[in-house]
Amino acid sequence: MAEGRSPFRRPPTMRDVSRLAGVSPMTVSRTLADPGLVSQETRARVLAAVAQLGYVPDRGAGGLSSRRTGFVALIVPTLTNPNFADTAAGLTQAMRPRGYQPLIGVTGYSVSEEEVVVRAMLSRRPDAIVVSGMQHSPATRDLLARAGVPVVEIWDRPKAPVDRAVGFSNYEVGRLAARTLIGLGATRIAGLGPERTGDVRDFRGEERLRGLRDGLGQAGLPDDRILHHGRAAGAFAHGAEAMAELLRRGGAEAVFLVSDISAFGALMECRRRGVQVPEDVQILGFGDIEIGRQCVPRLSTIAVDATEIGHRTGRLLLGLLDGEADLPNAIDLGFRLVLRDSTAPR
Amino acid sequence: MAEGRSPFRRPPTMRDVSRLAGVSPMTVSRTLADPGLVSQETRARVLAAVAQLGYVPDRGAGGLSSRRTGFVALIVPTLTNPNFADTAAGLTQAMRPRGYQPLIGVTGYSVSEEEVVVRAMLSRRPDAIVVSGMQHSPATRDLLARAGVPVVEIWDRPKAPVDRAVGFSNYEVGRLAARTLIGLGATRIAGLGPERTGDVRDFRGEERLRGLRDGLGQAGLPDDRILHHGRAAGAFAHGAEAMAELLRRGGAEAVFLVSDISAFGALMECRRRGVQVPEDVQILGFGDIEIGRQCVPRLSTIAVDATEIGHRTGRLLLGLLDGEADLPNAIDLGFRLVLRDSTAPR
DNA sequence: GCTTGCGTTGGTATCGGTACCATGGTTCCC
DNA sequence: GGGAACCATGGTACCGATACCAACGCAAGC
Repeated sequence: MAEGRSPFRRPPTMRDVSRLAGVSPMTVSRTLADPGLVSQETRARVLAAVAQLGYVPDRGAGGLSSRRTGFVALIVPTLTNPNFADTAAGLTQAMRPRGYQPLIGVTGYSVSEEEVVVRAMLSRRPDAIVVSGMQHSPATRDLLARAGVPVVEIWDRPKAPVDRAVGFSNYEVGRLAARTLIGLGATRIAGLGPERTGDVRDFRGEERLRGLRDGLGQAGLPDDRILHHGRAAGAFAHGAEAMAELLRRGGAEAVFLVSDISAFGALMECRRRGVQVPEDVQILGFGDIEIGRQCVPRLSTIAVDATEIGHRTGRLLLGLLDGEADLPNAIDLGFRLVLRDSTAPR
Repeated sequence: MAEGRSPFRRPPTMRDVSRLAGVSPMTVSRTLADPGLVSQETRARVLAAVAQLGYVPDRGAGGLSSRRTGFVALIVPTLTNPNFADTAAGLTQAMRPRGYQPLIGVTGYSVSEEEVVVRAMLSRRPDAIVVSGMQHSPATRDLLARAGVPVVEIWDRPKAPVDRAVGFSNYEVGRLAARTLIGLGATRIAGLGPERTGDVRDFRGEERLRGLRDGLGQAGLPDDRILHHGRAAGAFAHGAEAMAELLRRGGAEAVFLVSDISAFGALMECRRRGVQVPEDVQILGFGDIEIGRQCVPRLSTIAVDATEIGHRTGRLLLGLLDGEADLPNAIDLGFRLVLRDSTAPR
């Protein structure tokens, strides 16, 4: 009764700890931040008081004072795509041991939503910002540039980065796809990506298809089978729908899909219709997600190491935040062709 | 030059806005928090100043003062499993429009890591905590109970919840799996889950297998084909490895796997070995992830609505945070059997 | 005309930490 | 033996917002 609304007592503060340990709050702060600064004996007393009270420091208050929040904003189109989930995991793995907490924002591939999310992130004063892609609204670009903290654009290779970049060229991925499928003997080559519905666009996927188109053009092949069809990227159903549409239009000897997720959907659609892969149609995906390695036939793909993008971004940021000099402005992690069972020379 | 380390100027504060608009900081605060409290004319001037300066409020400072941070901690085993990614999306969708920011922590199915993550979350003073499962270390349970904010345990149905719960009974999922496979005419029934390596355990998966075992026992069937084999849950390879092991041991007529991810891996392993599904072996999964709907044959599964778990949790929390009374302590969302093509009566 | 009350605005204290500077006590060394 | 150098600790002023209360002007009410 006396305690009132029972579970809602307030957590102990540093002041409480300091009183119990018989020292000043500053000494508690030092004990926790840099134990080497206090004497062995004092440290023991403080830590005992911390344990007894179950004290957990308030990093919000600490951040206000020190101007370092320990947040790293990570803005991705979706977490449902394992590529981005892996990048998030890689970044977390690299930065959490050093006390940084990722703050994840999801845009759903929408440019306007990205702006909203960036604003929400900025209100938390992150120590660094990681954002997918290089295509932003002017307002978003401005927000990022003025944020006053390191900004890393990932999963792309911007010509004019806001600040830093870690990724690869999506356009060159598309060109490699063209060369690869041509090299495998195909001449009727298709490219499948999602529809653009207003503000919702997969810019990087479009860039890969642009590379494919140019690659085909340079080889003197027609690019009339490049389709933007079906719902937004990141859903298996997209690939199935797009492949169905392609077959309706006469099919192709080889198909490049903007993501392995779609490629898997396409593969299954072929199976449902009795279209043999790779005999009747070859399928090449992008991203190298685990499903592609497990499914039958295994998916040929242009692989990027999503986890490594997270790692490298994390290490770059740690260097930047430690004030190291001579850190690269852009890291190109490249990509590599992995031919498995959904393609075969003919 | 004069500007110094150029991009690192400090963002404008409410004080800057107030000076530009010719009002007090309090009026700026009110304009942003509850515009109805200021006159039309003042509001216009303040908003103009906000826009001109590109002011973004510091919610860390605001939280310190108001004791409401706007954070909701969400602690999950992994984001790579689409089930949890969907729950995260559902929770975000429900709470972000009201200004709450999810703070995602990933435990990797480790009990000790969960404690570390909970502590990290608590240091951000979230307004609410959402945590997967009901099995925690005593220290974690204590931290949660003393946090002084609403706690929701999800994806389970705890007998003694820390506070609230939104989920379903994993044990009953297992029993339904047993009844289902028996009803389809199988007598040699297997259950496959991951190994427990020390501190890393999938408690909910184990619970589903326990339900299966009891279900088999009650029907007088042997439970000697319940295997814990292969790497941790959440990887497709797990299902493939476990299925390979099962086949090595003589196989089964029907198999229940603790997750659709594993079930898909198992399905592909069968394909590689020329084992026909469902003719030679029936496969039943759990979770109803999209791959299972797209693959061939389509996966039979016991479905739960992961997104809805996030939604309902979000709505419950909004009610709790608004101080509504008469909110349920536990919400059981249940599950349902979805028979597709990987099972068939024999 | 003076009180009452509302709508609008401002002042001050405070949230829980950390930066920065000051202090007292030792040790070291020429 | 006296001062520099250092170690361990404390005091004070913030960080950037909001809660709370006071005060102002003006209209309504008696």
